[in-house]
Parts: sequence; C-alpha cells; structure tokens
Amino acid sequence: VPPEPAGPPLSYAITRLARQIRRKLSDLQVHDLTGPDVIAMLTLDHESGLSNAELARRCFVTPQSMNEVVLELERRELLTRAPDPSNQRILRAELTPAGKELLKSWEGRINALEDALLEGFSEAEARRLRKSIEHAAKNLGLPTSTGNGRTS
Amino acid sequence: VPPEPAGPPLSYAITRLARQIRRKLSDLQVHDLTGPDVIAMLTLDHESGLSNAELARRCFVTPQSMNEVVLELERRELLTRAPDPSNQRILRAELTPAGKELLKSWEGRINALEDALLEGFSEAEARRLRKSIEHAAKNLGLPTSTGNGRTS
DNA sequence: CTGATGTCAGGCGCACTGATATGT
DNA sequence: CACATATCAGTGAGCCTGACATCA
Repeated sequence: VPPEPAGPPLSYAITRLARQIRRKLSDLQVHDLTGPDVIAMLTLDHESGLSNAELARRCFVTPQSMNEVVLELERRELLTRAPDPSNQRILRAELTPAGKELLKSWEGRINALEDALLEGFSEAEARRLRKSIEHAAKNLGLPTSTGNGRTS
Repeated sequence: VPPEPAGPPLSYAITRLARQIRRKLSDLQVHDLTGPDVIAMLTLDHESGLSNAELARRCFVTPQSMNEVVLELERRELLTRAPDPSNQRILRAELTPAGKELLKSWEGRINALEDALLEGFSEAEARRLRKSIEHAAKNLGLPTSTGNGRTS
C-alpha cells in the first residue's frame, strides 16, 4: 500500500469534476428536462423494456427517485409503459419515437461535452480513463456501468 | 475525432462514481459534519490563511455556499478567523488544533476509502487516473485541484 | 465610484426514508 | 403468508441566485 497521496484526495477531484459535468449538462439543457431524465433515457435506449425498479438499479438510485423521473417522462410522452403480460404489476418502459428523437439531439451535445472533456487525450488514454473509472466504481460496490446487475 | 463511445457516456460513469463516493463518505461521517465541511478543512489544511472567497474558489463553489460551511466550522471552533491587517474586510481562516486533530482522524478514514477505490490499481495507474481527472477538470474550466488560482 | 469581500434570505434540483396498495 | 413492484408523502443536504453592507 502506498503511503500518502500528495494533494487533496482523489475522491475530492472526482466530486469536483462530477459537479462541473453536471453544471455543463444543465447548461446545455435548453429543454426543461433534468440530468437524471437524460440518464434514464440513455439507459432505456441502451436496454429497452426495463421496469421502473430495474431502471433504478441500473442507475443506482432508489425506485422512488427513479419513479419521479419515469412519471415525468411518461407525462411528456417521451416513453410509454405497458404491464408485463406475465405480471400485471410490472410496468415495462420503452422510449417513444419522440423520446428517441429528443435523445438523438442530446447525444450530439453530450458527445460534444465528452469531446471537450477529453480534449488533449489520446484514444488510448481516454479508454484507460473509462476503464479506470469503471474499475473504481466496481471497487465501491457499484455494478458495472453496462453490466446487467440482475438481482434475481 | 472518434465516432461514438460504445456504452453510456463517460460523464455518466463519472457522475455515478461521484455519487457513490459521496454515499461512502457520508457513511463514515459519524460526526455530524457534512461532506463540504471536510473538503473545506482539507483545503485549509493544505493552504492555511485563506479568506472565505479564496476558499470558495479553491473548492469551486460560490462564496455564499462556502460561507455557510465556514460559519459552521467557526461555530464549532474547528477554525478561527482574523481580519487581514492590510484589509479589515478580509477574514483569513486557520484550523484550530481541535480542527487539525479531527481532520487527522478523518484522513485515516478518507485514505481507507481511497485505498478501497484504488484496489487493484498499480501505482502508475493510480497516478495516471489522478492526472487524467485533473486534466479533464481543467478541460471543463475548473482550475487545477492543487493550483493557486490567484486572481489578483 | 468601482471592485472585492462577507453575509442574510430565499429557492430549488435531487435523492433519500417511510408508508401504502397491489399483484404473484 | 412472504415478496417485489409501483407510488404517494415528507424530508434533508447541498448548491444556487439575489440583495445588502462594508472596506480598499
């Protein structure tokens, strides 16, 4: 084990970076949707048909928090929900065409933010950074970003 | 410019990691001080005699937000403030012995968290990660973590 | 006056815990 | 019955903007 890090702790730097990212993200949200909305939509786009509870697990928030997001997105008709045939209690969500379209317009801006974030990084460095962050997240008990995280 | 990242955006991963870090941090705060308090104290320990405004800049929050923290820390006698001889309006803060002692007990736990975070990382990888994060932060307009950020 | 600082007041996005109803 | 899901309600930390007074 290495003795001491030189400056302020790494967790501090990560927290500050995350805050700045959120700030930038909210800057480019000309629509009146919030950061978590975008994350939920990105997740749904990546894995369609998730229930609210599953979506919450993917995004590592409580079902209650996610529910708030999902209800809002449903109200705006950016996603639809239908009960699972085998379990009426479970509502499986899908992005609507409007939702996918809106997401696509965001993706452009999100990619621009990512590019700004990674300015001056080589591709190898960027890949390493992503891998390190996912590794660190796993170390703290988070399921892998793209992982299935199935509990049952 | 690379075309598309494979999974969810990097900013997403960073945000989730930061949230988990905060969660872990608040877990180990048995004392009734909050995350920002610790960050302010770490910063003051690293660079004593900062004014509230300077401290806010170091931590990249507004003077109002930092003021809230500083007043609370002063109330608990974890730091003291004295007007700058050349400018009565500026209150320069220093950790009290009690503050430093408390900080030391935290540092142990924070280091433990850092170690958990970096489990499985080689020293070189850890260094690279820190450097990459600071680089990314700078890309988004943050002053460097350990930087002076002197405005005058 | 301009500019920086400290500080009071109010607001708000965001995620939490608790409780309840429903379906398997 | 236990168990998961959905959802309503309340709460709280954390950071913000606005306004105001003070000092070089």
